[in-house]
Amino acid sequence: MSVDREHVLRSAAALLTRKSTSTMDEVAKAAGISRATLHRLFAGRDALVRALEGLGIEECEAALTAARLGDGTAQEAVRRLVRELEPAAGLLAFLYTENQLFEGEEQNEGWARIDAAIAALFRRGQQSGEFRIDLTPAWLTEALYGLMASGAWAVSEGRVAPKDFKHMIVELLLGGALRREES
Amino acid sequence: MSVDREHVLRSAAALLTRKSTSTMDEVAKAAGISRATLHRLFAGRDALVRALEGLGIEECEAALTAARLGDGTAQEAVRRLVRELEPAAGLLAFLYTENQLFEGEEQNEGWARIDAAIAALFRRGQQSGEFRIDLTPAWLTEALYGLMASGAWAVSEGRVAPKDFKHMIVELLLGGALRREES
DNA sequence: ACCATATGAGACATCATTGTCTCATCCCAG
DNA sequence: CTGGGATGAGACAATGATGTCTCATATGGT
Repeated sequence: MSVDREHVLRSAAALLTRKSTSTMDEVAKAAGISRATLHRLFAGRDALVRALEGLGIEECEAALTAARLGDGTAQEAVRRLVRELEPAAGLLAFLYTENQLFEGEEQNEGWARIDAAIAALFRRGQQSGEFRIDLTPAWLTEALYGLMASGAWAVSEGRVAPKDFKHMIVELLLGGALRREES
Repeated sequence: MSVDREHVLRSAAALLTRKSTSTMDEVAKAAGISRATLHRLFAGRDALVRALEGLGIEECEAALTAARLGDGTAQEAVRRLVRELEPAAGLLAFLYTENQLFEGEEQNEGWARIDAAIAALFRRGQQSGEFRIDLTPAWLTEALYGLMASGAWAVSEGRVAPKDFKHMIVELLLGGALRREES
């Protein structure tokens, strides 16, 4: 009888990824429940967004764990990270832009931890000599988010094939557009 | 006596870049005029956004012209393009996310022209052998927008120094994070 | 079969924003 | 100095979304 809260969260994420201004009514319809039930599950729109933020943080942290950022070369770790992050890309894109709205407000500490872990990975790559040192870890982290969001939108609008998502992001982030010498 | 429409547009762009959900009242205050006058200049919020879109398109096309995309190597052209685009980065970031809201609607043909010109530049770089061919021109174009938006936000939140904006974007887009062999 | 509970449908007040209007005031041109 | 147009301040209704409520219905467990 009880509605699957997880399912509601997932479909809300999917809808809000496509149209970030969807109303509670649209979110409810998309989940196949009534607005009343949606309000019983989440006290309001803010609560829903915060729940989505929690879900996003959970998925990111799961991805960080699964990617074992400390293992192997930093380059390999980045590839694993993007692979693990891919299923959450749409949600991340939504939350990424949503965060731009919070002008001064403190951001969830979960994001700070995630940012720090990813920045640490890039720093490790710099210290090992794999990554260039003229691009700061903070910027590389930001760029990873930005490329994930761009990739998610490009896929959802058919400009990039879903199967190419990971390749496009990882290759651009690591290798850039320039053709490399065959070394 | 007559209010400087251009100035209003600029300050609206600056405000909406930071907080994309600002109300007409906030936009008016930011421009130093009353809401009544703002409504006299722009029939409504839609008209304001469309005017901003027009401004963004103008600035992009001016940047495309100034960057002379056909001259020299494609790499040099990309560098010039980012440099010319930098002053409009905040506005572009706003419009980029704003466009995600228009689900099915036709997008302004101006963007299609701009997209085509940038994609053509990347294609030229591929044909000349400068750029790798496994990243599609459409994706490289999308990634350029995404990195510009990420860069604009990172600067506005103090995570990246304004003077590094161009370098961070161009270097990541062209060269990627990996350290290159000293060739 | 029965009861408890969850759900759906919808009414309702509230709230913020928008768009329109009026009117007083200001400022520049003549 | 004066008249006319532009502006600012604010009132007002309309709109759309939200949050709360009630009640009928459906569903699931006992």
